[in-house]
Amino acid sequence: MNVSVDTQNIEVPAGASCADALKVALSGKKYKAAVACRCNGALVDLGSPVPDGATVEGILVDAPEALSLVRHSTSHIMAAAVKKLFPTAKVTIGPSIDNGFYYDFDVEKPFSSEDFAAIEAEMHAIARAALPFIRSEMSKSAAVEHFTRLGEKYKAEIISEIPADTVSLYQCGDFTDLCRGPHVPHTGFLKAFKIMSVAGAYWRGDEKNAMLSRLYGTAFADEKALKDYLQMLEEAKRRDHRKLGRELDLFTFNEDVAPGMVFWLPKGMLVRTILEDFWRKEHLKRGYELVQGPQLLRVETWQKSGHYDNYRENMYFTTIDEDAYGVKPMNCIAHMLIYKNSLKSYRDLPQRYFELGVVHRHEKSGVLHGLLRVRQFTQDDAHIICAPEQLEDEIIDVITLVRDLMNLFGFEYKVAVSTRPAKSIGTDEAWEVATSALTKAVERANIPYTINEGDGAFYGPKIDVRLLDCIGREWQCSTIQCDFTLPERFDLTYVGQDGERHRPVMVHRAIMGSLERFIGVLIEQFAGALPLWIAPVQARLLTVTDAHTRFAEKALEILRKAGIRAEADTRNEKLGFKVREAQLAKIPYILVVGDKEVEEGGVNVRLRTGDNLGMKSVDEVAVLIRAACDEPFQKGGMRYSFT
RNA sequence: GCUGGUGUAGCUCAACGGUAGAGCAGCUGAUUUGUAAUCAGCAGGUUGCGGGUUCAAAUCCCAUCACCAGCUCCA
Repeated sequence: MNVSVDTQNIEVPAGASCADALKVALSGKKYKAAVACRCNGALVDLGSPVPDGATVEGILVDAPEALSLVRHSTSHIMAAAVKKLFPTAKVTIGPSIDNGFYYDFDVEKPFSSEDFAAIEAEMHAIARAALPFIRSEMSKSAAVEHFTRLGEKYKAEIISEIPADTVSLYQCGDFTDLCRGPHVPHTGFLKAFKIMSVAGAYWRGDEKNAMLSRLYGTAFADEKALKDYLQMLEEAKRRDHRKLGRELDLFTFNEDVAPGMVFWLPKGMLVRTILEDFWRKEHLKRGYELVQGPQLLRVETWQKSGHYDNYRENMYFTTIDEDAYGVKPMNCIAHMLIYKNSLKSYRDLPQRYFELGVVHRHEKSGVLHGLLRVRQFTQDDAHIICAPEQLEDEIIDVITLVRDLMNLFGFEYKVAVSTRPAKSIGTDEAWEVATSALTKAVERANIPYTINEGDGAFYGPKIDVRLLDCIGREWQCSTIQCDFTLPERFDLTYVGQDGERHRPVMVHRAIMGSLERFIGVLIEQFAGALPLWIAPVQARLLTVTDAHTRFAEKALEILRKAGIRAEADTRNEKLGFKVREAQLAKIPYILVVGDKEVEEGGVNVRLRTGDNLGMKSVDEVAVLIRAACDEPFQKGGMRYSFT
């Protein structure tokens, strides 16, 4: 929570600071919790003078915008600590970033993780001393001279390139750094921080420049928030889909044979197949048609579409009978050619073509990441070719489908509309029509959204959906893009009511995005305990001794006949061992068969949560599992159903 | 692609110039077992690939491929 003061309403002595204004207006306790303030909207130090009649908003230490200030100030004390321990280190820059901060140093020997403890200890000493951050100003030339004299050539270089006449400096103990500020009032506010990692970085990101050593750290308002964050990182490691994919026998990679491409193991392929089946049927129920285009298209086609010019480095090429072919990096060209296969009337629109399209993109070596970033993946891709006046309604349907999918898995999500970028093609009018159709559609669907100025594709505006997993990470999945360029390039037309040829609009859309990535996110979201309806094995029968094998085999047959993916563990092992293995395999229903069960003709039902439902007949269990599969569909808004 | 780190048995890791080793998984046998690990034995390797230094290289150096963390990118 922040507090706001209008200084017109209170007595503030001449030459007072923003802190004074807040002090007058607030109880002392609250005032002490402020780390900085907004004076007439501008973020400044508490110590800065308050102009007459200004509105001052105190930013309290627990406010979200305080976090980047805390981190920025922490990066300063890290620099101070480094200078103390490594006096020859030259300082450069140290901004706050998403999950913390970093600071780049020019040192003879790069830092190693063994240095962290000493640097942190020094930082804690600085924090305990509660040293004030003192702002001062200096003329540009004096500042250049000052830092040059200190041997801080990077600082001098930065300053000499600043357009203003004067620059601001912040002093904290013995350490003075060029900085725009603002900072927290004193280092006592910096209580919870940790150096996370070290990495190399070129000065100004340019490989021709000197190699610097970058220390990454993170900081929070208090110890608890830091601890929560570190715990979240641990949890993320535990849920890593690459680890779980191996442990649960879902998929593998073979780096020697095909880096960045997935080998689906039987269980993983089963999960994929279940998702694909559901998704095709759902699309058919929503008025899409299934199509499929070829994997290779002649290079001339890619030149015509513009992909060859823009994305050649990321495409794969081959030669067949002396003709050059490109492996498809997207599916839209084939879909347009399918549209063009026959003359279309306005009565045929919209055409909605759906394909689980396998595409190849030669992603750079350093960006590959398990299932989340691969070189061959499957898009749940569709192209809607419609009349301009149908655009808004079509987009609403797509957004509804996004919403229903998110609800099905219990994901939260964020929607952003991206507008025209600097490098783009098409008329202003076309951009305006499409952008307004997108924003109107999200508004009509009553979905909150933000605007990403200039972040659209070069051929049209788009809606991006990022889903939030249960530990707060964001994953780009759905994308909805308007395109009026490709219909032009490929001369798509339809005959209107007036008998004239008209130009349709095309919407590219993918809801899961890539099946590979979506499954990767699902694995992490559920920590491997996939929802019952996509779990590769839904139930496993465990026998206590081999006297129960016959009964288990009969029960297995009943379950399989009821459409349940079941298996039986009749190995000569102790029950505890079998239970452990079934638990680790995250099998939803663990069905134990022993003397008592055989006698009464039932199974003992244990869930992967550890709960025990007691004894039930095999038929009862079958009904129970089928109903539980259908449950998310009952409340999720999907049209697909298990019943 | 850039920076840093890492490649040893199917998996997780040890050995860090001097004979490559453990646990789990696998196989064989014993055990007939009641809700998260029964015991014993056996087998498993040109230490990512290619060069070099050395009497001797998993270990040091160079190059290359890949992976991991981050950066940049993601039509």
